[in-house]
Amino acid sequence: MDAKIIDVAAKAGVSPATVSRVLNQGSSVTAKTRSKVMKAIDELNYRPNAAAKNLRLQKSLSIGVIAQDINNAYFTEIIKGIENMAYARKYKVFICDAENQADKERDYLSLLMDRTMDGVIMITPQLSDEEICEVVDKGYHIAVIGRNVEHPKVPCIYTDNVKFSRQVVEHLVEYGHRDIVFLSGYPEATDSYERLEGYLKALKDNHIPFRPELVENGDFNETGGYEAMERLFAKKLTFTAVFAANDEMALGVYRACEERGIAIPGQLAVVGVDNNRISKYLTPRLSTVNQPKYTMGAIIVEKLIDQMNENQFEDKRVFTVDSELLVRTSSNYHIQKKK
Amino acid sequence: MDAKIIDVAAKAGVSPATVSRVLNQGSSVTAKTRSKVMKAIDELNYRPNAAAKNLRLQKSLSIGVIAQDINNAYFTEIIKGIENMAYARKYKVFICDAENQADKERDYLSLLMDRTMDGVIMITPQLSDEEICEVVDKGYHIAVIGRNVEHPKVPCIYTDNVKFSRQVVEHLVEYGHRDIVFLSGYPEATDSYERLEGYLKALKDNHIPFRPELVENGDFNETGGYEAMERLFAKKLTFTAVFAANDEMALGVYRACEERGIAIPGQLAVVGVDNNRISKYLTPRLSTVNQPKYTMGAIIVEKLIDQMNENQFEDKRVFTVDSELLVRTSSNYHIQKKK
DNA sequence: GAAATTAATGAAATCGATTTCAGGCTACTT
DNA sequence: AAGTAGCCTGAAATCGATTTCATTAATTTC
Repeated sequence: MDAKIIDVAAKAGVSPATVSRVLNQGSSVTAKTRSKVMKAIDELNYRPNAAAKNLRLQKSLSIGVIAQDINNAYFTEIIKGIENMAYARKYKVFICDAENQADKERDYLSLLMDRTMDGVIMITPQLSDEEICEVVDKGYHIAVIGRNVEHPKVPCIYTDNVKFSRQVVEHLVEYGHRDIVFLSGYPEATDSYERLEGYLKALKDNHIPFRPELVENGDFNETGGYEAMERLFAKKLTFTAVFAANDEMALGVYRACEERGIAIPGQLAVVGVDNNRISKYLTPRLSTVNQPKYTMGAIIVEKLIDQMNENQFEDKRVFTVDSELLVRTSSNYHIQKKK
Repeated sequence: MDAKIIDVAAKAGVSPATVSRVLNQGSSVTAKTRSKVMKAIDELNYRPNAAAKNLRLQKSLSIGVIAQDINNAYFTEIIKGIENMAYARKYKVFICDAENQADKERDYLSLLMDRTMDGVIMITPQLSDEEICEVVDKGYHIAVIGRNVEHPKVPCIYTDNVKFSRQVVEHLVEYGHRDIVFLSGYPEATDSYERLEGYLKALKDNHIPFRPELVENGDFNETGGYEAMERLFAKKLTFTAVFAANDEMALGVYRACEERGIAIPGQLAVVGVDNNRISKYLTPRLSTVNQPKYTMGAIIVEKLIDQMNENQFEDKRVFTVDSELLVRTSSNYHIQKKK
């Protein structure tokens, strides 16, 4: 159906090699020839077949992004950073929605192996370090956002989970809270246990005894947050604050509180993580931890592209970015004066 | 780096043709041969090169989705429907974020022309019918969500904008409103003018004179909604309700009202469109029009795939789906008793 | 057991680009 | 004017799969 390079060549009265030269590096072609070829290309509406090109060049100039859930604005913000930077560097981006399923994640990762894409960026992957390293060891390019996969060839960018979690808890303590729920995501996720770690450290720093029953697992989604709160309420535990491991789960906390007529922040303070755009539309506005999502995406895609091209690995592999605690209305209420 | 089919063949002591047969239709291969080949494939960790396969097969089993803004949950919900159905049908999905720019849209569309993808789904495209038809006439497969592009080869799915807009306005009128702002998106967008049309018709039906100054243009984003409201307030116009052409702009309306201390729905009723997931987290909950987004995505991708495979065009090309007005708190307030 | 039919396999062509290598032409030097 | 350097161009190989066609092996039938 489409015109092929040989058709263009025939029409312009030259060889396919010449057409290719016109289209590519542009070297060594007479002005006359070039314009003849351009004319033919134009008339036939010719576009080089991507498959043929990829096959010959052994690369596709495309990058896959594996996100956990594209309905979560945390991921889409990062993706925008990736997309725009990739676009500027002439790379195409494949966005894959793993829908929080490890199997789907693995499936999409295999697009790497058939060379559909030259490299992959995994955002807060569920797969283990071992599994990821194994793929990288086979010679494929992977970069990771949201955690550090210890492998000399894996560029990573993330924020210090432990650090900001401590800040969150410090903030709550400062406002008089001592019975603070930690709402985890999937317990195996790095984000979950590192944030838990920060929570525990902050409790210790403040000489607050750890109450294991105040830690509940969610799924990083609204539903999981809601259900976790239901379990906590059912147990009739006492607590005055909830630190949710992400904003999506905080949404569930809001819903659970609303149904039970619990006032935020009056009766319960809530803090999330991600500064998901949804968080500032909530009433009360949700306190959260901001991460430079767009920038993280843009930085890591650059590193990945550099690595793929030079095929030599940079000195700097790991990037940490600062996060910022945004104290908004949902936690801006002293339950007792601090002396 | 990777093993090739010829390596597998050598290892298994057969020809590449046989390896290919084992991997594909599976016909005409002895059990012995098959297992030898499978063993070799396994040991070499062989995966067929996608570029070579695509080139030979003249298809890539992949579909592009061009969305206007992946930060808007309207699009991501639809994409989930597309993705899941495509996955079930063994198709890969390329999500492209046009970021509301026609140029980017065009750019991504050209991935069709180089055969990177077999077909494209455009969600509420900005490009004109002519421009889209031109591409289709060249033999490429395009399906459209959110409007009807009149071309015998373009499957389309959408809701009746005029109809639900009338419903929205009827609802507002019933609650006593007569001075209703219509907050349009880009004025050229089909969604904008069809919704405007419904608004006008409903006014007429109810013998309410049309006040052109109550129509303002936004950009389908929060910012555009906010700025439009600022312009309206600056003009000191009187109105008691706002019908925003989508929920994202309604977010802007909320912000503008909050800054000016205007109570929703007490002083101003607000209704949006899309039933964006964000709408039910707002306070007050935003009245809106629901569309079966996931389903729309799933249906249209099926039609597109069918069309691409059979290369014959179905009798049914245009699908309309029902929408539903969700009256929530933001408009649930009678400003005068209706007799 | 021989002939006829069917099943399994391999050799080679093919998809559509790029690129190496070699040859032809131009232009410059002497 | 002849020789040489350098620039353009084309022929052919290549990327890695699939598939047609031909051939060989296996099976069936009489």
